[in-house]
Amino acid sequence: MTERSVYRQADDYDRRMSPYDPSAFPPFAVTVDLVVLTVRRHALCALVVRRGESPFQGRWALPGGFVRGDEDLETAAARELSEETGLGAHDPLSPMPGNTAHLEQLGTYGDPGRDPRMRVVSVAHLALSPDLPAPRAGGDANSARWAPVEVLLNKDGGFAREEEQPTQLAFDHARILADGVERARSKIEYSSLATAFCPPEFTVGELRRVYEAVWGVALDPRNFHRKVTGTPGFLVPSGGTTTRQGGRPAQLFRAGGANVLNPPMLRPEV
Amino acid sequence: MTERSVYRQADDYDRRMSPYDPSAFPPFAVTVDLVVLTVRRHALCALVVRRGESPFQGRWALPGGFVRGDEDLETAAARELSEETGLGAHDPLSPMPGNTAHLEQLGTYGDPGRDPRMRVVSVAHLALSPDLPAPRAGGDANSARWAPVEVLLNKDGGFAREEEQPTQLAFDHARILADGVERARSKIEYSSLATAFCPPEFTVGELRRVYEAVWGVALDPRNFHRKVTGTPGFLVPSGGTTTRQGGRPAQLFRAGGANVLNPPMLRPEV
DNA sequence: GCAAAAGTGTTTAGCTTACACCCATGA
DNA sequence: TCATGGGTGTAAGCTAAACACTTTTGC
Repeated sequence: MTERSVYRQADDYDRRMSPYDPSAFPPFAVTVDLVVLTVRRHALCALVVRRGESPFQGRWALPGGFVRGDEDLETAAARELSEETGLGAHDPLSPMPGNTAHLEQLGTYGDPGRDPRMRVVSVAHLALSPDLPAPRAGGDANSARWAPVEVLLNKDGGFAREEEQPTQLAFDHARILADGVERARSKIEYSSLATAFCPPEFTVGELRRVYEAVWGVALDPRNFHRKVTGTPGFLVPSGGTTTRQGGRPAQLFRAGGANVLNPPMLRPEV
Repeated sequence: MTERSVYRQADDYDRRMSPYDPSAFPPFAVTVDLVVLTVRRHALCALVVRRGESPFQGRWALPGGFVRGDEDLETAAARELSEETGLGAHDPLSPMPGNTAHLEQLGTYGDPGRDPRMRVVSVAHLALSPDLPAPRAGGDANSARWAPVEVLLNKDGGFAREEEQPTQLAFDHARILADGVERARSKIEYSSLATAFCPPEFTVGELRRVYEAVWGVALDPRNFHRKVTGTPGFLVPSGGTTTRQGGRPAQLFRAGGANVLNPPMLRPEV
């Protein structure tokens, strides 16, 4: 049987009519890729790892890996996230403090030829995490880092300032990253997801700087304060206050239970 | 080499460090499943096909099929849509009249065991179409039909009125359908997607009945009219009017170029 | 004329914005 | 006392909800 004939069977396969035949479909490799976003020094940053092998050797890429034969997609994504960052995936039904992150499916990328070695379908996931001290990646500290998305998405594939490393991402990861950033930008409008970028306790000012970094705009601190504290379920005061260097101490808050914001936060016009 | 050892290799595979080894990943079948929605007789309906084979023999299922070895995911979805309905996928960059539909990726479902025969990852797509005369499915007119989503999503798996057919969907298709319906419900709030349910020329009243059917609410016709005609880019008058049986003739409109509505349509509180 | 659906005008309430102003702390 | 960021008050302008009212057709 030629390879072509195998594929013909797959083409004509109809799951309503045909019995199961393991040779009747083309095999795919399935991976999960992660868009892990955080806010560092007032900039939206993504986790990238350096590729040590061809193709795209030396380029930055999104972290990811193969889905195991017996695990579901979200488990695979949570496992990769944990392996790359030490973060545990956050269960939205039981909000818990600690080293957790928001994790959701982003989209699936399966163009033939997106990986020159074989047919790979990648189920991309989006993870949002508070600022972490430093990424760890299998002991090789230099092979993983946070990079501002603005740099990574520079379409001309420019070089980072100090280093001579091209920032153009491997495979179709620039498109995946762009989709993830757009998802995050729109989703913090109508959901409480922005709190996933904050530590368990945070101030209104810290939350505002998250919005400003993700949207790339400046927001009026007075109106922002009134808005977020007035949106039911968004924030609950934790009782404490911060000590600051210059400036009145700020109230500390935790994320309220609400997942959807009503009314939504309004992103200023561009 | 045992199967277990093959899977261990996949577990430990790291795309940054390892060369390509075709035996180093578990093979998956990849399919596309379609949530095709339309509005018929004031109800939101989905296209379902009858399964002729085990598992879930006799049950309704979403249309779908295997992705070919050389086609990308969206092409596979458009091909399945065309095969099941005769609809061509609508290219959002070149809005054209005719027998087209909106098509977008919905999400990917890959739990082990979702198909008892093998490991299948399904990339679900959402299609929105105007009301069609009747579904066609490979000549067997009885094997495909429109069914109200309200009936299909009845969790207790009730029976349709006239027939003795259980309406509980096969596989995890109830969850996929529910996700597709929720996507459609939320997306017509802030995009012009509701026009995808309408023929090329339509009245404000027809568009309002789309919103009412998808959301399952009653809307004030006067405020709705002012709102949609006042939203820039949503509708453009085509010049004609309708003849009605009782009632003032209505202006005809086409979909304007805008994809995102500003201000958005507001879904009434539940 | 009457029913029915299309469209317009008007009022009221709520929300956003812009910005004046006050508060609490460290230096 | 001053700089700095936190937080409140308030008036103008916009939007949406409710609903009275007019328009245009078929019967």
